[in-house]
Amino acid sequence: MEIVTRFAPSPTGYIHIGNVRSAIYPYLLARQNNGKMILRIEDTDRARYVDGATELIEDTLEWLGINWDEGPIVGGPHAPYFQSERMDIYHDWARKLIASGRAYADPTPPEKIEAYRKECNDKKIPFLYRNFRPTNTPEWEPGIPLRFKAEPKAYSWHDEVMGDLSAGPEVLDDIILIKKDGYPTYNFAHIVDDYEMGVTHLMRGAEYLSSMPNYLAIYEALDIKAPKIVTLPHILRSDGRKKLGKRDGAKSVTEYREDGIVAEAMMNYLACLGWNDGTEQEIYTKDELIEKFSLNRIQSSGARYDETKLLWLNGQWIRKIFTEQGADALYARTQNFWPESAASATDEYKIKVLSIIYDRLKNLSDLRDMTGYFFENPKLDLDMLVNNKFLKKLSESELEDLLKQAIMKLDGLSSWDADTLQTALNELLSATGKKPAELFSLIRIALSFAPFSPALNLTMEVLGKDTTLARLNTVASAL
RNA sequence: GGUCUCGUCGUCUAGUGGUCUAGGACGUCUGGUUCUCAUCCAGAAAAUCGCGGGUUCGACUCCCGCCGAGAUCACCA
Repeated sequence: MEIVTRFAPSPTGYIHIGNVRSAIYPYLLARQNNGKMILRIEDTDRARYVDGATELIEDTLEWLGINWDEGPIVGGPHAPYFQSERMDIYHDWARKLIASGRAYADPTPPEKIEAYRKECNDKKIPFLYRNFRPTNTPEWEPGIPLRFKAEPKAYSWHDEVMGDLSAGPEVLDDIILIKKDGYPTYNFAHIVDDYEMGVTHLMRGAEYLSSMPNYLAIYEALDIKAPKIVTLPHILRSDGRKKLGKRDGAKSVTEYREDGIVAEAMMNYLACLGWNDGTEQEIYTKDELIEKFSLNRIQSSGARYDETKLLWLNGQWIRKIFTEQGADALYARTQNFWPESAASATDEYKIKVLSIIYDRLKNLSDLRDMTGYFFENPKLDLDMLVNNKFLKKLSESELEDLLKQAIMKLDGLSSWDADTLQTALNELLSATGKKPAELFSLIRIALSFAPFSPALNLTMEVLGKDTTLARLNTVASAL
């Protein structure tokens, strides 16, 4: 049987770290089995609808490399894929339930329901609407909410991640199927759609676990088979055991893109938060994830979200992209991350800079702070030079003298490549009798006035002869 | 409060009765690579497997109880 999975977000804003995994896992499962992945937009709550949210969701998925076989943009045999355009379908299914006596129109005003609820809370007994079920119910028509008529009984079911689960009859209740405004609730709509669209694996977050018996009751009343249930454990806040949500400052996935996280690292990190293949592998390409993913190795407990590991993974991926796909490939991803001073620099020059600095990057936006001196003369900071731990033993005149010797040596060079420069630097070392720590620190700081920089010979090669000598001269005369 | 779920190093995890004196990774610390930072390499510290009972020759692994944490109880999804 073909495997069909779906990701069904509601367009109320961006996709955040806490819920993007319910897009990744269905995607991996579908691709692994040559199945189908459906994107369905659950826009039945008109009050929370956010303009542009659908585009944001599509954009996020595309960035991560998650494509869908049916859904917005691409269409498909079960269109439309926006729930707001499927009203007739829900109403048809609702009428079946009315006909079989499993749903009723409920004219009870909200204030009265609230009073029931309060009454129960005061008595400290669980509030179940079925205990207050109205005796005379009108014919259902738009404008009146439609409720499910629950039959209390115990349910047990199998969950691909959590194992065998069960719950008693006390959770079964008359939940709303169709709202007053005619739109279905999630509780009803997702069941109808998953069935109509042939979804075989329903993967969703653990917050739906306690509603399962009610869903099972609806499947039963509708006389349709429930898909396989795959409950994804929560991603937890880094500072506690609570579910990570927008209110806790869960960042949007695209925010990480803007911060310089590469999509491969994001995918890798999220896929491995709560899943592993049992080996000691840490770095996975998307294709490897597709190949190795398995439902029974998804963790049943929640996992803390820890940005440190994401950052490590990102560094690994930046290096992997550079060494496996080349400098151009990595450069293509760095467009928005260069300092302003780099605006007029050529691509060729920036690729050179990237090539000597990429292995220091934890994320792409580090370029902004780490490469300034390649594009403009650094601000003279003699304190930094004089107080350096290797240089403070030397007097200013000694420093000046050393710089002058270096200038003379470098000026006489007929070629300007890394090897030649290293040789010259080594000769300078024996000529002056200084330690590398002293001589190299002096030149490095004089050239960059940065807390760190790539290897000295590489830095000088990229900077070029003129700039190198000019900067050394500036410092020598300032001392 | 009712219902349900979860519980191995700080964090992500391996572990399906003996090979566990509990393995790996991140992070932390130390050392190495002609300066710095990073990479890379080597090494260290770090879990009495939530607690208490049982079953067993033997339990992180099975059973029971407890404790702790979380989720959920909307005309939101």
